Amino acid sequence: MGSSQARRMPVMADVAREAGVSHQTVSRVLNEHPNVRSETRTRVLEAIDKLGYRRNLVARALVTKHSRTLGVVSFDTTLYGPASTVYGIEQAARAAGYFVSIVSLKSIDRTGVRDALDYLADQGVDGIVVVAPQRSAAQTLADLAPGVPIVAVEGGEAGDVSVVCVDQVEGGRLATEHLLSLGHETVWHVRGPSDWLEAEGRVAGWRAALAQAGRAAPEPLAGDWSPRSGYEAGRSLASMAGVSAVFVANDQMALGVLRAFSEQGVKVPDQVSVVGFDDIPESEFFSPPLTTIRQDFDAVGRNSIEVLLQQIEGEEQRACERLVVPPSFVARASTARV
Amino acid sequence: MGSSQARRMPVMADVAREAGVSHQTVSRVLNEHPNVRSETRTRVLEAIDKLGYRRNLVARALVTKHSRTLGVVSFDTTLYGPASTVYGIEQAARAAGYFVSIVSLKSIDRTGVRDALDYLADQGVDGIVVVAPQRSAAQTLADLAPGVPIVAVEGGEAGDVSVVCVDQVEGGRLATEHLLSLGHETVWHVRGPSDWLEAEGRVAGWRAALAQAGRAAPEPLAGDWSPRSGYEAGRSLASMAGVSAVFVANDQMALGVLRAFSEQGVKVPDQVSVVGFDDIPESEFFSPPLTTIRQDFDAVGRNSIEVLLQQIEGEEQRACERLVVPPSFVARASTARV
DNA sequence: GGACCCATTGTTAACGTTCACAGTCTTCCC
DNA sequence: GGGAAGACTGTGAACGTTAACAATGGGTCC
Repeated sequence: MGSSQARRMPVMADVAREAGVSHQTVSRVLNEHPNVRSETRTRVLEAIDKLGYRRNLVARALVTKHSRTLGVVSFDTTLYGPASTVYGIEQAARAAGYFVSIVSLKSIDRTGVRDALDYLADQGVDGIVVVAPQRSAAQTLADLAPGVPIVAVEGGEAGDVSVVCVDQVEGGRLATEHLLSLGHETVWHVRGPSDWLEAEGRVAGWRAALAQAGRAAPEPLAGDWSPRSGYEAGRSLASMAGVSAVFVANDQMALGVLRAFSEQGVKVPDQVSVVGFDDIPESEFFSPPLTTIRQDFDAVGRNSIEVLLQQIEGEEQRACERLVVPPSFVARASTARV
Repeated sequence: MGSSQARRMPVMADVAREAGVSHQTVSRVLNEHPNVRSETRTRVLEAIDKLGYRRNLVARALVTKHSRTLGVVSFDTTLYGPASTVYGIEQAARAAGYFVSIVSLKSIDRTGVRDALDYLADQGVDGIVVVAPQRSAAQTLADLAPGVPIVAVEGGEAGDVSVVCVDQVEGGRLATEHLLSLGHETVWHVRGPSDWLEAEGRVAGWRAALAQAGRAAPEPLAGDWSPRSGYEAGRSLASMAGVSAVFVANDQMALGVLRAFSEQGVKVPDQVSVVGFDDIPESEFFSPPLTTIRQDFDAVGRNSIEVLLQQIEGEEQRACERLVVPPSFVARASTARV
């Protein structure tokens, strides 16, 4: 009778009975406790195998207070940058034996970040990575010390939380110096949205490089990372006199700029040189292939997990690290000597 | 003394004591049980507020057997398609009050998918969405009925699992018919990797449209979704005589094709018309702007969650649905009358 | 040969919630 | 006024694991 009924999942006690030991011994085998006779161990292992037992991680989390789950809060994971970073985070976390729970925000405002953090904290995550490159998000984070360890990616000034980021200033500098070294009088800039720290950093690097070379910095054109905004900036630039070099704050906008120039009959790189930022997979096949600054998103992801795990598993109180990943210059065909 | 010690998180019993009720009453308030006197309810709510109590979801999951967490298995979330789908899934899941745990596979092989599924099942997810457009993954899924409800996205033939997908065949047909309607004698095709069901579907649609028009189908060129592979296919096509229309299986490869044509002096759309697939945000700003087939990834994500939740929460045994999202044609400037 | 240590195992009690059931106190009806 | 049907609340036992401690047995050391 009742054989048709789905047999319920075996629990530790079932394994114990099958192997003729106590449930605690089963637990010890599972947790690789040293003091278990090897013969006992194999007997337990066989019982586990026979019954198809799988340990209930929820029950385990209840008593250990560790869920082995990490939370990730990110902004629009459709964009290449965030997507790649989250991907790197996920890979690194899984390699370390952690699950990853994701909250992807449509827009980043104070309450949005706060809710996401609460939401994840409720779930009992052991730590949180916040991929929140906007100033508002970064500030929220500073106030908001939840019970769990936090690492910010691109999170601005290291306040109360550890930060892992790419050196945006250096990237902006690299791009600008490259253009200056080709003999351009000055370099125009299509910047990202003012709320974004990354945008700020690139502007700062651009300004610094110009200042160092004793050149005046033209007014930067505002964009929002989208190809369309780049396109519009490109139309403006095409209509202006004396523009021979442009540093665009990301590759997508650079694509828009290239498109606008092409429409207006402005030849790249013959008349104007263009440098992008990110090195998305498409950049190499733009017309012309885009010279750009590469961000190692994978390294960012890996490092953020490393810092976070150190905070979670390490015993000593951490010193709120700030880990900076260097960008690199990628030469292609969109820039030329003046 | 001991005030410096971090006060431990309050639990239900603490709230109960504070409010002068039993822990069960607190539980009832939290779970919105109807039979609680409203005065009692406010007293409990005040106690919760005062103590800053937050319900322990792990303990709750242990007894209810529901974690309110959904698992997502995906292949390379760096690609636009998977990234957008996962984004849609995450949004829909959160709206429904579920957490999302992600496993992003580097490569999809049988063991990879199996491990991911086990991994998620161990964690106690209530259901799993598998974004696995490869044939091998889809087949693995069929064998592998774990204890939890599963929905496959782009999962091929609806076998034992429900499937949500975009009508790839229809997409291929739309692209091809558009080109034929412009007066092109035949349409060449740069296809995706043969292991991918999406690639197969697009090939099938392309073939069907050609057959219906009574045209011979040239041998398709093989690509791997990357711009580079499109570039190589483009070089081949540029060197061939009689190529006037090309349907490329995704926008990234189409970019490579456009690049190759541009290098070889082949004018698009004057000499050759090109149609892509996906409608990534960049496509509108390619040179020339790319005519393409749009996939509504957001709808796919939403639908997959809907189907999954129906399986989880609905009482009646589901009939292994197959939900097809139609693609749409987006006209731009990369195609022209012959 | 007795004390003691260590390896191995078992027993009992948490962890913080919900479920099942048993109360108590109204209210309402005949 | 007796009873029954609700509304509301409390008590005890799960859920499946790990932690703490106790117990057993064999060996070693002097």
